[in-house]
Formats: sequence, C-alpha cells, structure tokens
Amino acid sequence: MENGIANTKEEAFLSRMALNDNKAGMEGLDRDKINKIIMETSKGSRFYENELKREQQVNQRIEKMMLQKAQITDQQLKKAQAQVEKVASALEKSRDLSRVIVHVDMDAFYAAVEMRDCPELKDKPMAVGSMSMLSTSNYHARKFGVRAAMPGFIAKKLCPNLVIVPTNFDKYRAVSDEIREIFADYDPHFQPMSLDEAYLDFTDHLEQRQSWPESLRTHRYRSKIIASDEKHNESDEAAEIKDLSPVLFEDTPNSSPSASESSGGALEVFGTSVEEAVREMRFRIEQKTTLTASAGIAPNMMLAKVCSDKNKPNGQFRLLPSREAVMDFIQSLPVRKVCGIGKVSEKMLNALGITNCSHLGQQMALLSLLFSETAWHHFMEVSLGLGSTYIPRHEERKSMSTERTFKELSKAEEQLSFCRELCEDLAEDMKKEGLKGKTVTLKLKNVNFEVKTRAQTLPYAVATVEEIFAVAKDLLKTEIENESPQPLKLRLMGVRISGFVSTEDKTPMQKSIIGFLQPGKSCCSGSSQITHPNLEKDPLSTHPAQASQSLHPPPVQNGHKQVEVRWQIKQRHSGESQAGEEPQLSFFQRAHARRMQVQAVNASKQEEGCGEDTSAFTSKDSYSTVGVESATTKNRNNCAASDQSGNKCDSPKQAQASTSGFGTKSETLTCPVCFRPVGTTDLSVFNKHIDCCLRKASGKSGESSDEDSDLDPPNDQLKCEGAEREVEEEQAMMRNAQHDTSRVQAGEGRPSLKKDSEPKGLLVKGENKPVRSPQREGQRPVLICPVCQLIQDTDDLTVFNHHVDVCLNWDILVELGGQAAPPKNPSAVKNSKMADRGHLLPRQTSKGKSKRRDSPSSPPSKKPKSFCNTIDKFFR
DNA sequence: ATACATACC
DNA sequence: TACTGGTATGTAT
Repeated sequence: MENGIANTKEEAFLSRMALNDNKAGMEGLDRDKINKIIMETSKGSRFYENELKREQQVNQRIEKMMLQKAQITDQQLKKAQAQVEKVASALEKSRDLSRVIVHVDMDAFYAAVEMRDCPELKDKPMAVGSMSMLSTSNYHARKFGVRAAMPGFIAKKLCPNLVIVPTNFDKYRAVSDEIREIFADYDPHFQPMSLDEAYLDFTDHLEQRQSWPESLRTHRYRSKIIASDEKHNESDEAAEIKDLSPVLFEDTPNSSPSASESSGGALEVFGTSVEEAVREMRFRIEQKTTLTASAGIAPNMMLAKVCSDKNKPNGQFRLLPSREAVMDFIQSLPVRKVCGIGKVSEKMLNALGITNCSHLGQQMALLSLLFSETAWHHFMEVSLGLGSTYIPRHEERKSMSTERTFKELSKAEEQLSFCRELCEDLAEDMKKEGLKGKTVTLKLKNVNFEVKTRAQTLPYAVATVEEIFAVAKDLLKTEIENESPQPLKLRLMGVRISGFVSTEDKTPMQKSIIGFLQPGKSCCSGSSQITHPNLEKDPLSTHPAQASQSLHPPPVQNGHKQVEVRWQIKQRHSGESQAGEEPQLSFFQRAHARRMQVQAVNASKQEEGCGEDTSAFTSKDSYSTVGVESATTKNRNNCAASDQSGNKCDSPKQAQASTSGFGTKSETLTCPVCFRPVGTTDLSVFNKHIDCCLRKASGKSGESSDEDSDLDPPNDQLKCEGAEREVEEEQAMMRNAQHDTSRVQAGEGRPSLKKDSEPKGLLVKGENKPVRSPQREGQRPVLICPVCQLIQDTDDLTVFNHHVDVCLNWDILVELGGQAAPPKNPSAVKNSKMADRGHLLPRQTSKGKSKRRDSPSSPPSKKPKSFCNTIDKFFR
C-alpha cells in the first residue's frame, strides 16, 4: 500500500487533472505533452493538492470494490446472471423504436457567437471566459488542448496566443432565443438543456411533414451569404436590413417561400425524411444566426445525445431505429460518452476492465453485484441501447442558490457581511419567481478547496433577506466558531434555499408523486404522512393564511379558477380516503381525478383522444387502497404486458390471477393518462398509446398560444386553463413516478447479495418494510405494486421492483435506474460503507431547468447562468 | 433532515 | 495573479 500510494498519487494526477480529449475537435492531440504542461502548471497548488486527495478517495473506493469482487462466488455470479437476464429480457420487450428523438447542440456556442461578432477572432485560437476559467474554446484552440472548464492561465500555457474573450451572456441568451424559435417549429415541447442545447421529438413533425407541399419545405439563404457566395448583389439596403434583423427571414414553415424571388435569395428545398428535416432545421439556424449546430437523430434521448456528438462540428448523425443498428452502435461506444457516466464512474468501470458499452453488457452480472441497483440498471439500459423516448417537460425548480469565489476571506466580520450580500441576491431571485423555501443551506469552501455544507430546515418557508440571512448567519457563525486553527479562511461562500412552498397557490398537488409512491407515504402503506411540502401540516409559509391552504379552500386570489379546480379535486379525494386524515391519493387516483376534471371542463378536446370509449370513466372514482372499482379493475392490467412465459413476475395476468380479490382476466390495459381502456395487451402498443396521450396532453395545454411558460413562475401557470393544467400535472407526476422508481429500488439496496427470501417490496419509507396485502396476511408476504395496485406473485425484490419499473415506464419503461429521461440524473455513487458496492451513476439531464426555465416560449427568465462568471468580478 | 459526492453545461 | 456557478440527484447517516 505504501507503494500503492505513491502510484496512486501519480495516477490521481493523471486521472483527475489530465486532459479530457473526449470532446469533439480534440482528436489526435499530443496528450502527453499537453498533460505535462497541465501538470507542471498545476503542481503544488492548493487546488492540485485537493484534487490529489479526492483522487485517493476514489481509489480507495475502487480498492474496496475490487475486494468485494474478489469475494464473489461463482454461485453468486450465476444467480446474478440469471437475474440480470430476467431484467434484460423485460427491458428488451419494452424497447420502443418508434420515436424520432433529436438532440441539437450548437457548435462551440459562446466562442462561435464571439467569433461571429468579431471577425478578427476567426482565425485565432480563442476561448470565452477568463484567466480563471474558460467556458468554451473554438476549434482552433482545441488543437492545443484548450477546452471548456480549463482555467485560462493554464490554457495560456498550452497556447500562448490564445485570445480570451469575456463572457457576454445577454448575447448568448438572445441567440438562444432565436434558435429556440426554430426548435419550436419542429417540436413545440422541446426541452432546452442549456442555452445551446435541446432535445426534440420529431415524430409528430415528420408525420405531418409527409404531406407538406414543397413550399413548406423551402427555405431561403440568408442574403448576406448569397451576396458573398454568389455575388448576387442585392441592394445594399436589403442586405443591411437583413443583417440587422434576421427575423426578416422567412423561416417559418407557414410563411410562403414562394416569395422566393422577392429578395432574390436563393432557395433550398428540403425533403421529407428525418435527415432532411433535421438538416433543414440546422440550415435555418445557420441562416438565422450564422452559427452552426450539430444534431443526433436516434430512437431515444440517450442515443440522440451521443449521436449529436458523432459528427460534431456542423454535422448530424442518424442512428437507424432498428435493434441491430442500435446494438452495433452501442458496442464500441466508450462508456464515458454516455450521459451520466463521468470521471469517477468511468474510472471505476475501467478498473473492472470495462471501457466501452459492449463490456458493460458482458459484465452486467458482476456489475449488479458491485453497484447499486440504480447504477446497474442504468448500465443495463445503456448496454441495451435504451433510453427515454418521451421528452419530459421541465420540472419545477427544486432549489435556488448563489455562490461566489473570492480572494480569501478570513475575518468573521467580513464573512458575515458577505453572507448577507449573498442572501440579498438570493432573496431578490426568490422574489422574482415568487418562491419560498424551508431549507437554507450554507456552502463554504476554504482556501484548501475543501467544501462544506451546512443546512437548516425551518418549519415554515422563507424568502426575504432577513429570513434567509437569519438562518445562514447562524450556520456561518457556528462554523466560524468551530474552526479549529482559528481563522476560517474561505475562498467561496454560497447560500441555497430549497424545500419550496410556492408563494401563490400553485401546487398543492403538482409537485410530486414521489411522495405518494414512496413507502410510508403511499396510499398503499396507509401511512399518515404527507409528502408534498404544500400538504404538510406545518405552517406552510410565513403567512398564516397560506398555512391553512392545504386544509381549507384557498382564497381565490386573482380570481384564478385554477385554485378552485385543484381544491375540488382534493376535496373529493379527501373525503374518499380516510376521513380526518390528510388526503392520501395514489397516483392513479389522482390521475383519474384529473382526467375527470379535464373531461368535465373540456369535453370537447377529448374526442380524438387517444382513447376509444369513455365508459370506464363514468363509473365512480373511488378506490380502496388495494382494490379498485370493478369497471376499472378489469382494465387495470396496465402493467407490463410483458408476460414472460412462465415468468411469474411482470405478468399482469398472473399477478391478477393470484389476486383473489380482483382476478378478472383482462384483455385490455388502462391508460394512466386518459384512464381509458386500451384494447391491447401488447406493451409496446400500450406504451405508444400512453405516449400519445402524454403528447396530446402537453400539446394541448402548451400549444394554444404559448402559455407554455407554465414552467415558470406560478403566475404564468395561472393563465392556463385549469383542466389543461391538470393534464400537465399528470405528466409531471408520471415523470416523477418513473423517477421514483429508482428510489424504491435504491431503498432496498442491491438485491442479489441478500437473501431474496425476505420479502421486500414496496419499502416503507425509512423502514424498509414491504407492503403486505391484507388478503394474504398470514401467508407468505405479498408485494403490491404501487402503480397498478395489483398483488405481485413474487417475493423477489428485484423482480418486484422491475415489475414496478415496467408499470411506471409507460413511456418507455426504461428508466429503470432512474436514468435517462424523465428521471433525471442519477449520479450517484455511494459513499463508503456499504459501499462497497454501490456507486454510481447515471445522470442525465439536468440543468436547464431552473433558473432559466427556458421553455419554448417562456419569458426571459433570470440570469441564465450557465457556468462562467468567474471570480473576476468578485473580490471583496 | 443533513452532509457529501458525482454529474452536466 | 492561481481552478467557476447553478441545479439535480444519489447515498449514508
């Protein structure tokens, strides 16, 4: 080990600080030379020392992992293999290749914008950022090893002639708005991941596009380009106007390109294929902004993302929607390319000899024994080339924070006053979005780069400077006082607030279904706790009036009917569930309630619905915890239709058969969105139907005019029609439901190693108790699926969890380990201890959400804050 | 609920 | 001159 440490140190260096040439434009660089410079430049710095320390921690984890691996017996491995295969086959059945997902990414965005606006930079290596940190670099600079996330001073060492341009977010945001307008033409519900990136579902567009006349597929070249390329000399006036106002371009499919000759611009006609449609979109982006974009076309988000990187600068790549093509593609894909697998995960996998996805597939049994369920499920999906086929809408922000790095702050007095400043900024931001939160977290980073966080949760939500500072100040004081070698020397301080309870009505139910599915809180468990912050009994907010919101009809402020609608739903169920208790609704109950509401308020929109008849609806809407009213029950087979012959799990039929109470065999599945029976038992068909409903729902509420900004502050959503809003909530819930999957599983920890004899099941929050069916009391423990509410004829947790996964994954099931899409980013790794095993992974999307809740037509939100914004401006 | 870690842009 | 800022999520305690 002594020796090992020495080695470790070296490796640490390489692994954490070495160049990442994983990026486009960095092929064939002289890594050794670059790394040498990076090292020499960093060596000895406090930053470097800290990185070394962290690296060692990772190495220790890897060591533990290896030890564990060494103890695995053939038998365990065999068993794991069987389990893995089971999951794999279930996942395989859920594969959906019908959607056309596109991931678009602007090329070297910030740098490209700067170059466009300053021609002198065009031929020079340049980067955007500061000497402290770079956000992006152009391709020229990349040849020197200069890349995003690299400090400017090191970049300068690599490339002395590098020109560093300060960031100009307002400009990037403006450009971002322009490209988003175009995105919206192809998918009004596209999801922006950052200023320069987005996921789009082209499926619907393509369907319509097939019947589009050529005129709608014709677009004009920007006059400027024409002028230079073809010397087509237009009037200077026209050229000028266009340059200044790109909006003049005919870039809407609806506008008639027949005006072709009008400005004399050359026209380009695009075909009806996916490639053509995407090429057209990129063409329009370029004509409109003079910037290029790259795109990836694939059957799911995970793959699309990887594909967009394939032909990175100004190119696109389509992965054909066939299992064969997908598997081929996946095989040679380096694991690090997968969204969610970062530096640490990569290193751990590498330690196991896994570098690309084919290895991933080959080692699944082992991985299932060494990693957390969430992690290996993600690996499994990746190895199968699966990912989300439903692009989730932005979710509500979960936290808001501000942090700054500064020179060095050691005086308590100054630290406190700086803390106040942060609180002021944060309060201001909170006000803009009308938020209030109950948890305040202070973040500190000392001069040695060691990070510490301290949080406190209040019984009520706060939002003002005084309120936030009062908490942050205490937390800070404590740290200042407890610092051992006295002065607490800081280099960064941050304040975050979370645990939101929105100021305006909003939400009582829209936030998360997680709480409802979560053990201990789910209806199934009969727990008495309510999860959603807004439903908690504690004072909900600073104002007493609001505190009672969850218990009494909220005051109709602003006359928003939204408020009332929501209340009614709640009332109804409240009564149905246990009187006196807080309403505990299952996801389905809620979904159904919403559906009813939607129908009532908006019957007209239902006609073409994805469903067929509405009969199932008319029946009453009360459900018992486990049982379901008959009309619906018989269709409640919405769980994976994947009946694995002989397999007891996942088979709705069997599950039902074993359910004495409601053993009606069913030939149909009930859509969780429209709640109507879908005449099929085929999972993919069923999933398709659900996707359709989801899209429809979101389409309706989001499209009508742009109120799409509902992701925004509560206010905005108030403009939505109540019923429509509900539909969206359903979506949100579903997304959360899927996401929740990972939690349920994670709660139990990895299965295989444990005796799967013990029934586990829906774990009760904090107690890991499975939910047992009343009917089965006294017999073998029974697990009840929280989604379909059917008793599962299995006592194997993994099988059970998988069943739940399938149930949750309408869309594509697949989100098993919380990975891809809806769920967000599983990133995790477990820490020590149990450790050993766990760890890792997935992650996904993320960002984008928040601060700039940029939704297609949403109003400019707050500072886009992507990264950047370095120290420069701070000091203090 | 709190603290720490990983991840992404 | 000396390694960001914002958000989300996983995991353990």
